[in-house]
Amino acid sequence: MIKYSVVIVDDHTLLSQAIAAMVNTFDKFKVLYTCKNGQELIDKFSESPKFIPDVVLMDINMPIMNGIETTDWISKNHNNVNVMALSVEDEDATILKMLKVGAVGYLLKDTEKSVLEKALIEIAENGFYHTKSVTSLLMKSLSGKGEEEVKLNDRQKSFMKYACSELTYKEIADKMCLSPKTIDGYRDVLFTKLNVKNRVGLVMYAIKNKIYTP
Amino acid sequence: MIKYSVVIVDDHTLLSQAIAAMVNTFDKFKVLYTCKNGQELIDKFSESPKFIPDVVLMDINMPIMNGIETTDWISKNHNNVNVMALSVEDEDATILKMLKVGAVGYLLKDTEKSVLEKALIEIAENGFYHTKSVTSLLMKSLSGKGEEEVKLNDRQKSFMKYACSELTYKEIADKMCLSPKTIDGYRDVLFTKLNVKNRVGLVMYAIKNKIYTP
DNA sequence: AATAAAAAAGGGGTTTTCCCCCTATAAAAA
DNA sequence: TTTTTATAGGGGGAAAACCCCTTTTTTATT
Repeated sequence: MIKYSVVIVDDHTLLSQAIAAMVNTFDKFKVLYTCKNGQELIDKFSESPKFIPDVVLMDINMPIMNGIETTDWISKNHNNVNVMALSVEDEDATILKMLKVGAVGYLLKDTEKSVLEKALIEIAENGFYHTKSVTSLLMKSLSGKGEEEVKLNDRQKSFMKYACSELTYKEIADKMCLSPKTIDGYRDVLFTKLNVKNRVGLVMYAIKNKIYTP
Repeated sequence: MIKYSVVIVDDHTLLSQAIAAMVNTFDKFKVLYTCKNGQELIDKFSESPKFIPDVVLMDINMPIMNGIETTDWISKNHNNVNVMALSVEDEDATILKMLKVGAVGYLLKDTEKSVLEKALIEIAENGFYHTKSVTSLLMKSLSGKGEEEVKLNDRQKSFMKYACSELTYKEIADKMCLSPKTIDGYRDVLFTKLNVKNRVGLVMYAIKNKIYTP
């Protein structure tokens, strides 16, 4: 019997190795190799076609190149490879982002071994696997308002990072080589765009959306 | 050959099962069972002596009962059980807290499989395992200033949580049924105690020290 | 080249935040 | 029992933060 090949991408070596050990116990699957981040995976893919698996198990939070960016790359360059997200994050926005760039499944890290196996089989044979909760989330996002995708430019992100420090706006203006009045503008634009009322709101948004990591 | 028994505590089922699969591949070790949180472990320990292992692999971030509290309990009630922390957290303060309550080892989740095996052997046979970095951290904390252990009472913690919201201090006062002036006092005390300059500083402290989770 | 659209900056005012220093009361320690 | 010490509260003021609305400059768009 030919086994489906799997690649695991997770910045925590021990975890990717442990999950690899687990996947290798599944009859129909075999782990090709593991990666510590998205860049490593892309390098492998580009090195040789024999490094291109049937399924990728992808963590989302990674340094250098995260799961969303990496999945996006895979969808665009190796559309026959199925990516399943495997993450601790259960935030709707993150899950949707991942599905939007082409992930064909989303599992939380606190599921059972048997569920992982079932999901892998479904994906290898049918091309997708979605839990009930993910399906209903998809429904909601399709029917309901398309989620006000907020896009921030580099200057705004940079300002957000400073806003997470103890600097005053005047000091932030200095750091960014702008007038304090311009910073006033940045802030007010972001207040309305992100729907927050004050600087603490900015800080929380920045953290929740990984613009700033404490 | 008699194998050492191991118990794994991690709220992410898939990870604890995966690590269990890995530990079971080690010659000298055998996984007794896995737990989803500290409370589950304590229940097991209390149920029967046959559920008490030689080594516990303990995650730190868990709901209900975290790794630090649980390790503390084990040290006080089953001193012959060796606890090794296995976490993604590399903050000095967290590591020291864990060692202080009796952990005999601290591994990051991005170590190699072989290192985990070596650590387990060391702990089972010598009673402890410390990486160079943890050892040097211990040295620093012993020689250097004893770490200004900041203790916050319940009211202060509750105030900190509100400070992480978009409420004004006046609104926080309302919520806590105190005068705005008292809240002023709370804030100023915490500013000096936590060595921060403004509300953003409070927010960052609260998040870093898990008083508030975004 | 003309026009639209961002981005940068200012004027000016209200509210909050921050930071002094001071009082009353209750609980804990001497 | 006096003396700390912790907790709740107050007055007042300077500095930020917040929130309008307007102007200049730069960058795209037609």
